[in-house]
Amino acid sequence: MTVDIANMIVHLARLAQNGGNTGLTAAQWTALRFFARANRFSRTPSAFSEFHATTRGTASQTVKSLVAMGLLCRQSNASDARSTLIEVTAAGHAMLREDPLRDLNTVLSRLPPQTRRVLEDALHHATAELAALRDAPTFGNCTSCAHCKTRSGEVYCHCTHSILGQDDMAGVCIDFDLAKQAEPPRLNSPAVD
Amino acid sequence: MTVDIANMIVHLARLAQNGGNTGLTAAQWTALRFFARANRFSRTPSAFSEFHATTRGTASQTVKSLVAMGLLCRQSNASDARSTLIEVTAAGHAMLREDPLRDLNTVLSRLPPQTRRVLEDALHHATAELAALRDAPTFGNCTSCAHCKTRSGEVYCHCTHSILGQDDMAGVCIDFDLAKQAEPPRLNSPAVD
DNA sequence: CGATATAGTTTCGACCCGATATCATTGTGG
DNA sequence: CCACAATGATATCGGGTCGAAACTATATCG
Repeated sequence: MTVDIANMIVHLARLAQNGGNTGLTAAQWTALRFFARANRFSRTPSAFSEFHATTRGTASQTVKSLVAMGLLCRQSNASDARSTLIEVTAAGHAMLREDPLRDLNTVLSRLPPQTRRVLEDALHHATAELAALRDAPTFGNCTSCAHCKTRSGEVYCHCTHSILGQDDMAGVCIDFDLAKQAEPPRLNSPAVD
Repeated sequence: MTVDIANMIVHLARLAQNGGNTGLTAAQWTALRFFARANRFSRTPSAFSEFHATTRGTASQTVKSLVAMGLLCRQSNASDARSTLIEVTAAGHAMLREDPLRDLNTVLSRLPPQTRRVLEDALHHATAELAALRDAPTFGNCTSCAHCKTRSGEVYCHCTHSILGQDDMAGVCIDFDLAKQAEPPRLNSPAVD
């Protein structure tokens, strides 16, 4: 083997995360990014803990610190009193504009489009395979999810038993499943608009 | 922008590091890997701190813990009493065979060779550019380093003022410089074989 | 209704991390 | 040759991460 690509990925990720150092830790940045990208079914501490490959306890602490800083806020879920909906505040969105990952994206954006496409596909493929090995969810978009079917002009999700709006489709979902329908349906999802 | 590639890289790195969980932390694994790959000029706590984009104090602690576990050992540098040479012990090499990053490399090894080559080049390019932005060293191989010149059958390094053996050339060097000769020469390098 | 599962929090101990201080050794300039 | 700066390394402190375990409240299933 000439070069250890896994090593390069880990090193690059570390360099990218420890950038401008705008006051947040790597875990806090990851949480802030996650809640800004996740759809309404996935904006919970539990979903973040799965995404971050950590425990609910650790995720709870990270969320707590961001709420204390005013970058996130908690909302109660009307249909399930156990669950907590997390939202990114205006201050949180402002903070995201100084994300240290911006530098890496800038560098990557200068690559040829064809190279970037190969890179994206390879990373996506590796992430999916590794997530399967680690028993971690894949996190994809509802538009390509096996749970979601378009019927009579509306998109219906068989997993959360709800009609998806534009916002739901745009965000990343924890219940994403590409092809198979193995996952059991979830009950008590947040109310449909 | 369709997908945030930087996000994918950070996520993939996190998944890869938190794998088998063979008892070491992410920082400890990174240190162990580094000292196994670095050449004799770079097997020091300071070099690792630069590689890991952290402080010497933090790096010192990580090294200390690995020495306490018997995975690393300290050797004094004959030509500079301030410096400490770090070596990976037999137990350390045995531990490396259970590196959680192995899973990611296995997954990546199943990609088509052409894809893997594009991936490697793109990552290498991005790492170099980002390292420049972050004022971090690049860490490359002596065979492609601007400091090293072959003359009369021997490879001489103008940075460390020493003749390089096979082992030195094989390892990764902190003083790596691809094209320009901006770096000042280092004195008091470990004695030549 | 009772047993079990799920969402979330808290606490604990170990480690990471940056900042700072300290110490010994080495290099430099006068 | 000697003060002074630079370098390599370690130690300490406070805040954060992390996994494990215990715990509360709610939801689901039989």
